[in-house]
Amino acid sequence: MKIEDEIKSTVVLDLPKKIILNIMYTQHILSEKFNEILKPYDLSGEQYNVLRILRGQKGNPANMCVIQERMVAKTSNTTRLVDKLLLKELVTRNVCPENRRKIEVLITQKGLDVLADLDPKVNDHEKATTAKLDTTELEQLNHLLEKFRNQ
Amino acid sequence: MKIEDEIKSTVVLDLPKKIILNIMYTQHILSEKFNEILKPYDLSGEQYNVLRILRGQKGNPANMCVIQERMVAKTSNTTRLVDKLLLKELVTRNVCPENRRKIEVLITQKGLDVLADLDPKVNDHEKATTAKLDTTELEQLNHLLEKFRNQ
DNA sequence: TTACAATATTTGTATATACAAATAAAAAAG
DNA sequence: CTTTTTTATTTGTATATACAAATATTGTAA
Repeated sequence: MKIEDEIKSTVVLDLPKKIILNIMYTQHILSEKFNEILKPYDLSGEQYNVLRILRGQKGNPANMCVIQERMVAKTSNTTRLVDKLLLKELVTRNVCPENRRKIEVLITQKGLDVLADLDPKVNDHEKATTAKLDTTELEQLNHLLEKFRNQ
Repeated sequence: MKIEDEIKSTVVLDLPKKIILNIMYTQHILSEKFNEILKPYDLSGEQYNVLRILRGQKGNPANMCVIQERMVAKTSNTTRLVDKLLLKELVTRNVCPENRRKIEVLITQKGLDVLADLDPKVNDHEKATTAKLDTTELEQLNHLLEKFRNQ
């Protein structure tokens, strides 16, 4: 469906407005679908994002600010996200001995197990979501989004 | 910048993952920029969205459910958004006399004035944001996003 | 070495999001 | 005409987002 129909617009939209609405709307649909996958695991999209970053550290602890700069939504409140993961025992957190301002966050085995369980479901979902476009179109979309952002 | 660099990914991302992250990240950047424009007006993006929908009604009142189905983020809580706009006297709300389950929401002159003041700023921002792409590329991006969504 | 600046994180507050449950009115069914 | 179902909205709760202010530690300069 075209974006004008999705939002039942009563006025004509110019191309810049249409593009922006299209990106906003598509993202919203995407995260809604993704949240459905995460729901049985009692994880929010941002909590999942933190877990993925920690797994990517391959055993090295990550500071709060390292997590923050790697997040998709960089204005998220990392402290409170880590708090929630801590309660579920998916991460550990300790004060860094060399610099007591810093916090070392590590994913636990339980956290790794949850991610391993989610991996095939997430991959299937990502493949299904992008199935309407062929490889050329996906690369084109990727390129256009990056060009769009880079100013 | 490429999406892998924006999120400083330590692992290789396949094309579907990259596209999805790219959309999520681009949307996030977009709404951050847009919120900056709205901030002096003490409006959130969603509150602005509601005002735009009400102006599009051209004098006809809109019910809560009409507003909801026209919003970009359809899971927003329309009641509470309208509450905030009511406090700022940007809208009025009255029970519909024909069907007392329904609420008639109307934009006030003050609300229209705020939008009129914002219009040129929003248009300039939208033009500037999309300036990196020419018309053909914008139409391509639009088409790819709609094809991506339609499954 | 005391004062000041920079860095890393936490806390507070307001708003927004997601979703379930509650409420109320209208429409349909018996 | 009462009961049930549907529709429209509101309220409650938990989490997330945005951003400013507070706190604590480290680094630097007079």
